[in-house]
Amino acid sequence: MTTADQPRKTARATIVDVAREAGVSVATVSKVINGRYGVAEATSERVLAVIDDLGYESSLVASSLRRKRTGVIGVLVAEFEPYSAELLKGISAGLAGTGYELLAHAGSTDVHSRTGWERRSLSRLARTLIDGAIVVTPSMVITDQAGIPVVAVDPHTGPDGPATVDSDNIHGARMAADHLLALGHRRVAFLGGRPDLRSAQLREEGFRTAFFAAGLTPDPSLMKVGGYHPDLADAPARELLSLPAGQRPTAVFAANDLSAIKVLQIANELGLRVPEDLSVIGYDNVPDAASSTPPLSTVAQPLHDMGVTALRVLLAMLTGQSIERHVRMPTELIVRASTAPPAG
Amino acid sequence: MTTADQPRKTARATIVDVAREAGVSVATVSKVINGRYGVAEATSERVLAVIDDLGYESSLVASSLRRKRTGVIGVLVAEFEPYSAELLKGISAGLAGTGYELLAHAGSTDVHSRTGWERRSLSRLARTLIDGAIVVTPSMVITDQAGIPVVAVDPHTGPDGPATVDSDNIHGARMAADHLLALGHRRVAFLGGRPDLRSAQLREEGFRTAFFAAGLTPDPSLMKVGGYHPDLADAPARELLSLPAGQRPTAVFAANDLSAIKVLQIANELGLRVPEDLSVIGYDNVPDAASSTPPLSTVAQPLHDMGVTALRVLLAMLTGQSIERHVRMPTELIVRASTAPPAG
DNA sequence: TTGAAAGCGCTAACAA
DNA sequence: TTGTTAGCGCTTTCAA
Repeated sequence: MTTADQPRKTARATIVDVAREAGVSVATVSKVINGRYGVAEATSERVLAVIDDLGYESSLVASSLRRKRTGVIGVLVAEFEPYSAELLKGISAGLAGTGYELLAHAGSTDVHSRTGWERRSLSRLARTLIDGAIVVTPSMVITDQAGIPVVAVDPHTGPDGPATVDSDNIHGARMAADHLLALGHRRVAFLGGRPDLRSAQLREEGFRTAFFAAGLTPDPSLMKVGGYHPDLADAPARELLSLPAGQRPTAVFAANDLSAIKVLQIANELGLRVPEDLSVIGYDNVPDAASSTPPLSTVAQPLHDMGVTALRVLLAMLTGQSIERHVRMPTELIVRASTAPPAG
Repeated sequence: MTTADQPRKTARATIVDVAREAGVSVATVSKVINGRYGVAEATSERVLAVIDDLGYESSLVASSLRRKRTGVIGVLVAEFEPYSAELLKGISAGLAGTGYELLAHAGSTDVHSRTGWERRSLSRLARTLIDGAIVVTPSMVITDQAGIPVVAVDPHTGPDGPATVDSDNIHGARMAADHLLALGHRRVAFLGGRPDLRSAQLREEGFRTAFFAAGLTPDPSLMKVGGYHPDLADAPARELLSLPAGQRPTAVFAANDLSAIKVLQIANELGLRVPEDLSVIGYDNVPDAASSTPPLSTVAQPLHDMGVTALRVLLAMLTGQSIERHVRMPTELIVRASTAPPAG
């Protein structure tokens, strides 16, 4: 119990430690680790014993830096919210048995400067840490500059640029709006997403299309920007719901579930009953949508499958197989308890 | 449109490219990037211009390898399933504004060899890529060998070893069992978790305690291992529900929501109605629990808060502040539609 | 069968 | 103010 021992707590063993302990060169240790031929049985066993003894594992960073191939797939997200978490589950599931490891990177910690994070993340990780990347909801056009295969999910770009996986935003939004219209709503508010994202633009377009098709025109004063984020949606939602009874919308279509749930909260605060006084419909069908009060009607994107698909496309690119580079997945209207015909 | 251009697509710019282009040394570029003093204004501007022009970003790997500090927090999980995804959201939320980046690593892609992945991940990432780690549901005792601060969530260890964040498993399980008992169930099955995990052991203990407190003894033939995983829970659940009517349990307590949801599916397959013919209660309260059919009664762990807390503890360790190293969070019984009094 | 040496992209003394 | 040099932990020729 003396304190004279080496303070070895800081000492993560390196390949040098193993080499010294086994009485061989680091090159030999490296060969043993990577199963290269040309190492004597006896030497190999001795090295392996030392490795086991020291609990040595090679540094992912050091070997990735040296090798061309790293064996890891990167998933780049701005932050981990329900949407990206669902995708991640799909990607993770699809990765089983491929031999690749998964590293998910949250780039933008600031709520602002939510733009350009993907280019930065990509540059910082590409080649030296990841062999390929799935970028979730990029906020700008991704160019191929990183030099690794990239699949963008719900991308900003059109059919050019990187490989993409998305869902049919226009049709999905149209279904949501049609649902509200069919229930008899006419004073319908639209709480939009991030104007810089393609998906947000398309959802707004789908919303408008539904109105035009019904011979109606959306009320411009009821079109707000919610930025896909609860914090950003708070003010515009509050504004909308605080309108005097005759002007207040009878229904709100929020461009994603997170802001729809925020609308639910604010309605509750203001004493508005959902769906009696106000119908609310969201978009995405993240798990949280089912557990809100009341359960949220929404448009489902097959998030899990989109993750699986994105991975499949990426792996194909990595192995040089040809594959459809742009996959569009279907959306589905999910009617739960937050939508009903308007009162009166 | 000639193909004679440089095939520069593979060419992620490095610091050498920047240096060459700007006509300075690599060291100078490094100084500019890191805002070190001792660079002439004019030089700095020129370098910055080149950096901008080339779209250069320093490699996280290379700089991490060289520096002692990496500026990234690692979250180590076996795979991304709902449980770890929820924690991740909390951690991600807590990270905002701290200046740290987040890298989540999925270590074990195999369904088997689910043990020891955390030691491996930790060794491979510690020091060279991450400054500190949050390990989710480690399957073995974590030692400090990695040389970086570690917080374990739902750990295998007791109060010794690394810092920990967990919830009150015994009490939570007891609440679930008491709920079933109070409804009048007597033939109650327990679909356990992974026997090697502490949380699974404690939940079983809580289950037994509830029975003993009621003067009852759980039927040993109704105690099965579900491994916390849908795939592993399938067979034992099927076995349980296929018992002849008089022996079949009237209620199942599954040690986590994922296996409880599997029970729901199998009950449905076998034509058993929930909750009329069979009550089912889970554990965790992952978002999926609310959207199952029927919505699942369960025991809630404050997953999001546990993530926030784990991060808070880790950050305190990183900055050398003293802090409670073992945080136990409360659990809560959530009664939804999957539990009811037994028929007859 | 083994090891010396170079180098992946970067940072940090230290010199010039 | 700038550049030279060493080296982080590892892999990979290439000689011995």
